[in-house]
Amino acid sequence: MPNGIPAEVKEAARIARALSHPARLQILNELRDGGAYVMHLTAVLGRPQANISQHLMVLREADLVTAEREGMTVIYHVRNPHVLDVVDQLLVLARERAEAHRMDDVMVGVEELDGLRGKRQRRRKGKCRCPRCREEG
Amino acid sequence: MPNGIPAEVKEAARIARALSHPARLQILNELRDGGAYVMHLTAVLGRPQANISQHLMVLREADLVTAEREGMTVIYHVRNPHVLDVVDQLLVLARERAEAHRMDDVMVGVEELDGLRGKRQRRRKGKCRCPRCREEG
DNA sequence: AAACTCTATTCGTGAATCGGAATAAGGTTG
DNA sequence: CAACCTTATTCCGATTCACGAATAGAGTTT
Repeated sequence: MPNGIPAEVKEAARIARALSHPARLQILNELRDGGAYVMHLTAVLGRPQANISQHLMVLREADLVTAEREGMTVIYHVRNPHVLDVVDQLLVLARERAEAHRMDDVMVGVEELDGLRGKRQRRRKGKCRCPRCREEG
Repeated sequence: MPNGIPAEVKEAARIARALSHPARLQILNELRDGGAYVMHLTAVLGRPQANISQHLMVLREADLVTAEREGMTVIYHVRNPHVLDVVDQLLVLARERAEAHRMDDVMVGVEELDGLRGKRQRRRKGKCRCPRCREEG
């Protein structure tokens, strides 16, 4: 092997790669307390189910999350809670950069597009029927 | 542009993306006390100068580092020291995963890893003639 | 069994990334 | 000026990524 890159550094880079998409950061955020069901993630993130599943696959292959079946549904957990520390640190960094640059640009107003895109598997935010959200109702 | 993703999450993902390459993690590691000259990075990482410069451009565009000319040379610094905390956390995670999977790969211990920050290790690979290494000769 | 629900995977395409080679650009020295 | 040193950029091919669409499992209900 030509490259003298320590295995740890390679692995750290792979982890960072798995964290390098907003949807995956949001997913990990949702897994904080007690994990989350896939249907919950699709409801909260407002993305198509297939897309959520694809991002979950990335997180699985990076060994950042675990998946267990519970009958018809699947619940995901973070494998090592330390990954949430990294997520937090990234968010801290992001906020500090925003403050430093006084960037008040926003990407809002996209919620309206939810109504326009009546696509197939897309679900609306806030209407989750996953076991956990159900028992809280 | 996807859904109503908070700006800070998008930014956090961009930062993670910038960290998602071993060379860039190594570069940031080398920038720990007092920054580093480009020629030093090329000597330590053992990569072509153009490649180092490309990775530095990625780090610059992510606002993670700053570059100042000093005559003929350029010295880079981390813009916000907190990014080094993220790097450390990523390395911790990587090591914990390695232990969990009982990799028989030869991995450096934490102690040695901390040693990467020392000046003594700077001359491990190739000879560097950057101003700092010169005055320490 | 069929029908249904929830999740995972495959496929195709456009975009982004990586790295080497070559070259350009900024700065110094003779 | 020319020659040189250090760093940045461009071009290009190969690889990987992201997403929608469609389809394929896995499990339940009727």
